[in-house]
Amino acid sequence: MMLKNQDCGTITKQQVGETVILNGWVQGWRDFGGILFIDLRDRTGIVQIVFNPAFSGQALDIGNRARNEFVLAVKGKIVQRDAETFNPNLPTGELEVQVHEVEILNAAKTPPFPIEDGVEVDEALRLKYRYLDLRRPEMQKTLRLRSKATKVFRDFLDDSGFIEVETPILTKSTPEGARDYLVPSRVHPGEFFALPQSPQLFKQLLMIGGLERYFQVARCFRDEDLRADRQPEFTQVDIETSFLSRDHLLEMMEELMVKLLHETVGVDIPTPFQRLTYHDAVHKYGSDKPDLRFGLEIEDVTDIVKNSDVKVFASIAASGGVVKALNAKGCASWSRKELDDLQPFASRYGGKGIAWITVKEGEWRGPIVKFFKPEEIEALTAKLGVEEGDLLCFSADKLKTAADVMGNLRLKIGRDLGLIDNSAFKFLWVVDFPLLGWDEDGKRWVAEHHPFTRPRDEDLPLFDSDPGAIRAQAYDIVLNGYEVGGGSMRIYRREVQEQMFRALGFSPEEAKDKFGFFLDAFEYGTPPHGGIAFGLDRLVMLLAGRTNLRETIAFPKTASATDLLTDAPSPVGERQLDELHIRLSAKGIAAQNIQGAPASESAVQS
RNA sequence: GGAGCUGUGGUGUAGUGGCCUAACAUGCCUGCCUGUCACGCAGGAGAUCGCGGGUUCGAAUCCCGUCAGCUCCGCCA
Repeated sequence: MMLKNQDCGTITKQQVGETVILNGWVQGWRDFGGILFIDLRDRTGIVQIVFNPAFSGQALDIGNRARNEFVLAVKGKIVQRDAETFNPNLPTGELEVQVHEVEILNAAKTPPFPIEDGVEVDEALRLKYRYLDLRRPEMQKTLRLRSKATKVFRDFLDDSGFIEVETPILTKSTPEGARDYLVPSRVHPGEFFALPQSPQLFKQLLMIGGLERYFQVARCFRDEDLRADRQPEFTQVDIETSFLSRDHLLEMMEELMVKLLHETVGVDIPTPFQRLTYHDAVHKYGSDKPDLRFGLEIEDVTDIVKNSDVKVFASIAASGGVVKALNAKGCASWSRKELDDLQPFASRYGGKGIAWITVKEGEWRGPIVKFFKPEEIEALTAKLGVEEGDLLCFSADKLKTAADVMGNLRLKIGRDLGLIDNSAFKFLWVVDFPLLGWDEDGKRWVAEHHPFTRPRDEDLPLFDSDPGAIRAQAYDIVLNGYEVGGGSMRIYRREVQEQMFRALGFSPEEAKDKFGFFLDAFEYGTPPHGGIAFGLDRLVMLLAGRTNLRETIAFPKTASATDLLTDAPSPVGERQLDELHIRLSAKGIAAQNIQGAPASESAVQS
């Protein structure tokens, strides 16, 4: 077997005359009945190899049997092509390899889709044959970028004195937060491990354990529904430090991001990153992860319209809601249909509608215009900077809903008007998140971040009077409108942690049952500590200029959390279930029969 | 849990009630061709139109259900 001493994509003019051995896949072939060209591809690129009776002898007959995706070994001489036969589309286009010997290392069936960039193939097919999809240069490029990004994290953190530690994958199920993936214990009937949603407790225990600076490239699992930017199994670079102030940590992480962008995409970004409070982010951009690659800020016009004759505005304002406005510059020319589509657009985000006004030929037009008093029009003109050709959009609702509606409208208009510079990388910190949020369904306070987040010291008294007003020492790092990381300073005193659990409605017994080991550890000299976790998949997605997480993961899951390549999850046999002390419910059995168990008669026979 | 979009030879598409005995491109197979690189030329094979039911004289096309993929809402401390 001839094994390569040269990569296909890296041959150079300096090597002309050298005899080399190449291994690779057949990208394409052109047979001229006597002379044969094959494009040979490996992970470095493509080079043309030539079979000619003049120098190839019997190799031509073997070469003629090759088809797409056959694996070949060729021994041949690198030669310069005649100038008129250069291929400008190929980096190796001025060279070719004259084949002296060829060996078919393996044949291949005709692939189910073309192995090349830029083809649009059904997503399900790509995922089923992921190993073929991965042969595409674009996929390899993304995985290489991911590898590089991971290395930058490791190098930077290693240089900064961090220690990489692995924490358990089989761990304890905890209440709060996302659904856990559960793993039944064979040895302990009726008991379950959970896969980690994050190494949160372990990284804090490592601080108590005196490591001071820890990190981990950690796989995390959340049994929740997927999105284009959410997979149930994902990787975060998990970081925790002791004895560092928040600002010191954030500065260090900014340096890390600077290095990451420099070394992966060659972009240099300025520091310090912009900081926005949660309050300002929601009010100005309608989101806690605003895309700041463009302006188009949302204005609060509640004060201007609270006494308006527009009844919805007045009544919403009177009941503690807000009226948010967005000036879509130059959108007065929207069609009636586009304006009508604002209604369902608002409904998607829980809004009742979007009131609109167009400014054409100096005149305000729209269903609500007639209710405005002149001084209100004047005030709105000043506040929103209204000019000829503008489209004014209003959402009146609870703050969260109005912010959601306007925030998403801002994004839509930003995209539609081409306001977004797609080559830009715009980071910002969102800080001062509320510690607690009110859960209307459960009628209780829940942690906005997680229950170990440290409140701001000056807000501690509010636990008794106004828990919703407590600000957390938590921060998210946002890139181009995506949350790419988040963290906090942690609670490090037992009494504060217990206060937090009380606020969340845990009885002392519940707290002890779920987090007893953790509370115990608090009593043995816990250092002040805090950290952050970066979503590696999302970062790589943005660095690669992609909009879907699947593109950055070698073997991703579908939107319904299945793996089309391995066909997981799948039913298991009766015996395996017995060992684990598990019996399926009627519903489970019914579903299994529809899906078709692997041990079913039909499967066995085939 | 909910909503929307998509599903037609291997692949990507066209076809939106009879003109469909389903079209086009590409891929695949055979033959010809000694400088192509989106090779060319000639010929050929290949589709019960995701699946099930219904409406109709007649369904790829309309209706209902279902499955799969994608996107979004809920959910994701």
